[in-house]
Amino acid sequence: MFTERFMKNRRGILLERGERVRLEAAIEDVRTLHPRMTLVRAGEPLHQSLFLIEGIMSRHMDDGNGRRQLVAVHLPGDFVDLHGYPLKRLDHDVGTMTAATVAVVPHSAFDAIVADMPVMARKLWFATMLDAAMHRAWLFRLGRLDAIGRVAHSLSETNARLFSVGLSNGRRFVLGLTQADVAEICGLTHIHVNRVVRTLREQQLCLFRSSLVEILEPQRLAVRGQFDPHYLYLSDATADPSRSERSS
Amino acid sequence: MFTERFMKNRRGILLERGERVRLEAAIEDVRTLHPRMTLVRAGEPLHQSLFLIEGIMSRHMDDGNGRRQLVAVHLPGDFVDLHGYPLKRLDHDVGTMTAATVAVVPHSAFDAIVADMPVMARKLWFATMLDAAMHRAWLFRLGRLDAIGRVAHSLSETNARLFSVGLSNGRRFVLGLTQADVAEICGLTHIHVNRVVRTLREQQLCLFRSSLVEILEPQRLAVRGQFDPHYLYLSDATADPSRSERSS
DNA sequence: CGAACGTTTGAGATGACTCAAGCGTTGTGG
DNA sequence: CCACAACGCTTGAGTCATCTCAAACGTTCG
Repeated sequence: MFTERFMKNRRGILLERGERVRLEAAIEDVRTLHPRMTLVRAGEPLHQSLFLIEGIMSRHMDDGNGRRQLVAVHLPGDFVDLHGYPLKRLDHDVGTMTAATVAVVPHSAFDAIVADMPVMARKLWFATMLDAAMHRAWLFRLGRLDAIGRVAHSLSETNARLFSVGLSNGRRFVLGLTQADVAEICGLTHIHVNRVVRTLREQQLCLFRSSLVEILEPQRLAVRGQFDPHYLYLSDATADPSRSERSS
Repeated sequence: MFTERFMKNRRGILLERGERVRLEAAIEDVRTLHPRMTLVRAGEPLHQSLFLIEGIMSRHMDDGNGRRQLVAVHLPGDFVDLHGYPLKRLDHDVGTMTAATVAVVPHSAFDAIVADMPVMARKLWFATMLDAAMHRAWLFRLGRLDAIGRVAHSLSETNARLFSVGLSNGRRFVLGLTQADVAEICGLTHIHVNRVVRTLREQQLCLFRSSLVEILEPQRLAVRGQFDPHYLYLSDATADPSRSERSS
């Protein structure tokens, strides 16, 4: 089941059986994608949305000088550009960061769902509002945290999100991102990210080597990044990764 | 008509007559509010949303040390916390910046609308996605612009938004905000905002004195702030304030 | 008149940036 | 199988933007 991870462990918004069947039926195509591809460009009219099954994708905005700011990172179980359904055209680009597998859902399928399943429609709306809540957490991160705090916040968030879909054991996870990617997430240069990563290592907070992230002290890391997972609207069972240790 | 400015001049999303009547009928109460009040705190369960008729409101997040980052500024015609309807509890605070008048709409009214007016439901969804688009523009602003660029971007955005609801003539508008408010919007200190304002004045781009903002060269200011109004999804008539000069 | 608030200025500290270069892996073609 | 290119990571030195702390100024309002 492709959408198994969709809205998994989100507070009170589990999809009903019939809703999930409907969503699966709406999938038009499943595609595998190469890393670092741009899939949708800002301004293009959109007639479908992508559900991320595997891999990491991003939404980002370019400035004129080839520098990018990521506005969202998407992990397995995310509807990457569901907001493109009401919006019809995007204000930013969408692309892969790692290799990825996506399910393609045509907007016409959403038209049908909205028309005859108002409860499910509200759940889809909820899913897009969750993305907006993450945008806000990122605004806080960029506006009020220093470099170490930003990276700490970002890693804490990623850990919590991966934990909720079963891809982190609460302390350790595979993240196929480079330090330059983290720089584009945190509004920093990759050189400075490197120094931050060293500091986090020296302070025994967190290790980040090539693609493995190991959070040594989730609680202290969260405090350093002023990370409070409320905005992820997780179910109680997954709200605090640091308390459990899953065999992942 | 209280909601006259709602979705005004947004590309293709004008409310139908019947939809507007329904929205007006959903208003439970109209309240006037003092400046600088907190109305909703993060985490509180929510049973109503506020539509802003007059004044300026904000959504913001506190760090532990009494510093705030605004995540949104709301102007007349905005549904301030419509996203609270699907979300049920907010991840941030909502408050007034200036004195304000708001219409209170209970969530039960939205339940009814979503159930029997799917087209209108999608327009409300669209309205919340517009807020998310603004979040993204703000992320770009904080992540990739320097202090002058951030203020330039912010003022350009405010001008465009006020223009679309008839509260700016394209170059001049009343903005009851202090430089400290702008600092909380732009992730800067109020002292540095003051220096930025001086620079903008010296470069003949823009004047900001007490509550009057006068943009001398909208085009140059937009370039300085890398402001591209696409994300506001304005109708063509209002997309470029710098071209017209209304008698406001 | 005095208090409160917002604005303005200065001096010094500092966090993050730029530029430049070297290092370590990995993958590939001669 | 080695050489080399490509890529990501690491380090250093110097610069600059923004911050902090401190204080003064102007207006408004009670």
